[in-house]
Amino acid sequence: MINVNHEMSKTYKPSEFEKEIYSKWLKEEHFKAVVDKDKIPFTIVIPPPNVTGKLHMGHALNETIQDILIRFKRMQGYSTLWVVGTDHAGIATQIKVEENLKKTKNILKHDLKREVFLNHVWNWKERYEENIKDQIKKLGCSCDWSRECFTLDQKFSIAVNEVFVNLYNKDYIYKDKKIINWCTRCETALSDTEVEYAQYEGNLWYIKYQILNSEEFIIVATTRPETIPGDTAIAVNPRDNRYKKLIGKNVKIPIFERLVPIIADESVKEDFGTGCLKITPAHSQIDFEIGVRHKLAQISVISEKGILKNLNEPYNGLEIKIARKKIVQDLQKHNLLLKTEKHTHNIGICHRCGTVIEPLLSKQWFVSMKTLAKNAIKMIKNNEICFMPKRFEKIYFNWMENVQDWCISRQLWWGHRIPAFYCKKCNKTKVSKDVLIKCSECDGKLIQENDVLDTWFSSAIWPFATLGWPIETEDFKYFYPTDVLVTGYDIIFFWVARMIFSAIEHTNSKPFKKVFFHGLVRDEQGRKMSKSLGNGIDPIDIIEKYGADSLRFTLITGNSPGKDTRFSNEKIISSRNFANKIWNAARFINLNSTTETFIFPQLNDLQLEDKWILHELNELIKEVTENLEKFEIGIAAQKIYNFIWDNFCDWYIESVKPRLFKEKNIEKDFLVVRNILKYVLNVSLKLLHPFMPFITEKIWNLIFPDKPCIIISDWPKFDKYLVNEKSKSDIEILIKAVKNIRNTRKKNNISYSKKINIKIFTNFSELFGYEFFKNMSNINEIVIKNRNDEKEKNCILIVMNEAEILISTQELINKEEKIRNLEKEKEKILKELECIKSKLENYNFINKAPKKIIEIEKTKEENYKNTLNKILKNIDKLTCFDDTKI
RNA sequence: GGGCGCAUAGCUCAGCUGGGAGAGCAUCUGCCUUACAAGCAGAGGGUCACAGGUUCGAUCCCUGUUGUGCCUACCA
Repeated sequence: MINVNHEMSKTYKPSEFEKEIYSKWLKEEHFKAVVDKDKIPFTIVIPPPNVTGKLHMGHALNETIQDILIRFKRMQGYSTLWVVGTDHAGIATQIKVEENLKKTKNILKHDLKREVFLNHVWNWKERYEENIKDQIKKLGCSCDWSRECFTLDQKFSIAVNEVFVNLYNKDYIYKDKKIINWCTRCETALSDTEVEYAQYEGNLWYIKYQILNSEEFIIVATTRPETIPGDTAIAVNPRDNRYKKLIGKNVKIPIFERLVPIIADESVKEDFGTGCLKITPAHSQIDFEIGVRHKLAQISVISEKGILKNLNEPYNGLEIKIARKKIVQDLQKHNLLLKTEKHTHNIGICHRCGTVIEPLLSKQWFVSMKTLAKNAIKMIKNNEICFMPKRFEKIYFNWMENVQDWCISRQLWWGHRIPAFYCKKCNKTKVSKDVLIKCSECDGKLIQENDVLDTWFSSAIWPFATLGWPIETEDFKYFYPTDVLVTGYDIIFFWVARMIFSAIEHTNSKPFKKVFFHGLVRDEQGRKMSKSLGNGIDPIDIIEKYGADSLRFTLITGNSPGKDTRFSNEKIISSRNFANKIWNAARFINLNSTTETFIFPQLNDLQLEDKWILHELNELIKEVTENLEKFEIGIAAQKIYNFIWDNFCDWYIESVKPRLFKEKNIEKDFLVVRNILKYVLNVSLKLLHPFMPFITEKIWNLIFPDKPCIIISDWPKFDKYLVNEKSKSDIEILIKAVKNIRNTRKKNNISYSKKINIKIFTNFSELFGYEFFKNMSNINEIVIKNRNDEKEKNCILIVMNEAEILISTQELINKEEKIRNLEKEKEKILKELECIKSKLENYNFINKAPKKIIEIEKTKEENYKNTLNKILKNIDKLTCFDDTKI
């Protein structure tokens, strides 16, 4: 006899075992990668989370996908390495610490020495890094903690310096005074990718510039009157007939009265504003370029703190917005403002703090991008790296083809200090991996550059620096290039693109073979989860309430590559219910109470349903493996879900119950069922393990207390001897019949628990003799007759292709109801028949469609016709039949 | 301005080389039936946005339209 396992709680309680399971894995070192020449390596590097705070749902999705792939490959026998670590996240972290110091201790960064402030940041880092690691563990990630990295580690810094010096020596890195994006709040330069754009409702001011020695004015439209003191020219289009005659003349800058020339430049648009552009080379990218072409002076009038400088009273020292107001007022006063128009345009803002970006003239370090980009484009064009989904390649090309030089210096303290040294004496610059103290040329004292590198400069070398590069370590030789990068599409430019050209340049190889882009996790209403909206959901809260497995399953089901997904309460409950279903299936199979050894049953001993479930499971193995190989994670999960819930629990287990509970138990058959139940459960657990690692491991440990963990078990393999298409089609007929009977019971109000007697008129007498059918329909007695035998009247009749089922019952059934049901059925079939007929009568279809398809259609027609005939006959009988005579 | 997506059941979405429209949730109807009420059984519900085209055949491929979302550049 079988007994429920009473040691397992009735409901699934993940909080009771998840932690313990993770500790077990750690203790047994299953995550630790081994350089094993007999195995194929499989490597993933985690996109390192920022040490700014805690992980959000996006991280949970990202890490779940990676863990699924790693666990799958580990079970397949690869030597897997998942590198884990965190990113120092320059600006982001520095801002956080600054804010925190101000809030908690009322200390300003300005008042601190560099070393003291950095101490505070390191403390912060230690605290939050620990927090992040804990979150990753709670999610169940099987990453190799022994190889953990941080982008500011000593080892990592060596790699960063190596890269910088490499690029400098190859003339890719240079220092130059150019227009850069400046954040007046963070007081640092930013790269183009770090600037976001926001719509701004401002004004367009039409300002009069008087032409020298004339009473005439030239009208210039501008959104930034506060930059007037920095003007060094007025530009018009050389083809613009309105202004042709003025080219070469001088104008007086309003208020400030300095003289500047009117110049001609192709880039000026005739149809915007007045067609006259004021040129401020020190505060606009385009003006700068025009200025270079025309050798104009560059006058800086806005400081790095966002206030006007190099001016006389009353303008000097005014904040930009106030200066703008003041200058507009003064223009009005002098009658130099013609008109003001409302004008909506985009302005750049700092993507970390939201402050308006000032284009400033500044001396910064740059990476020359042209050649690097060319090589990076070539690598994707040659399909050496494969993007999934492929469409992201276009976005990548578009960016790479138009990329500007990369500004890499930041006026921050938290980051890799640029390894450049300036000689106080001879003013020369030395770049070196090692710290230099004395100038090699003049013996003068060298001082290191104060600026640090863009945080993405170090992230760009993550895939190889984490493996030990520039040293040719065993890890680097074995695990590099990595296999797949899993990341959100939002950092394709920040990170993915930069890793690709960095890897080509420094390792002469690709950083990864594939890139899997996933989408964003949004809230229930499809909004981005954000702090300001307060709609963020903490993954840890979900894990504590529903378990990590439920969270993981929720995140990946119904999720396809590159697409955003919504997180909802309803989904998480659905996943939790699934976990509970498996838990209870395992509890029913009563795993730990038996000492019997597992023996795969002889084929001869198997019942139809046994053959069927083994066939279906076998197919599942094949499909899930294929899906996972193709990174179709969501589809794979859905298939496992359907198999376990529908095929295994609802049909197989239910059908097999009488065989387990039989009074006079046939010992052999009992064992067959037990073993099949156990086998199917075990394989299902293995297939599910990458998705729901904790519950599968827990149940596995209960089944095989002495066996090694499921995490290192072998991935199931397709077995051609278990293929049994016949059992599949047979069971499908029986399922159809069972459903028909249940449906009929329902319609006629015959309780499911009531055992009924039926007669079946069929040519498949053997099929309907299977216990499976009887068990699932709750039938007392079946009489099987020939299809054409005479049928009693006043019975409920179910008509199928393969059989007519007659339910003899005392329950009354309304004759009209019966006829109505049959008529309904008839309509359905007629519709189908019409559809098939039009196909089969189509000359082109018969001639051009594959034979197989035609055959299918023909059989279908045949079947429908048969069924239709039976239905018609029965309707006939019913209409003639007069039940008052009974 | 340029580019990339999306439009399938009431809701959220799957549907991977073109050949019988699917899931979860919600709704309605029965059930505490010897794992699971976090459950079981049954039912209803869709012109696959619209218009063309290719094809014997289109939710799927092509063109256009409409709606919608995102990325990117930026006009002073």
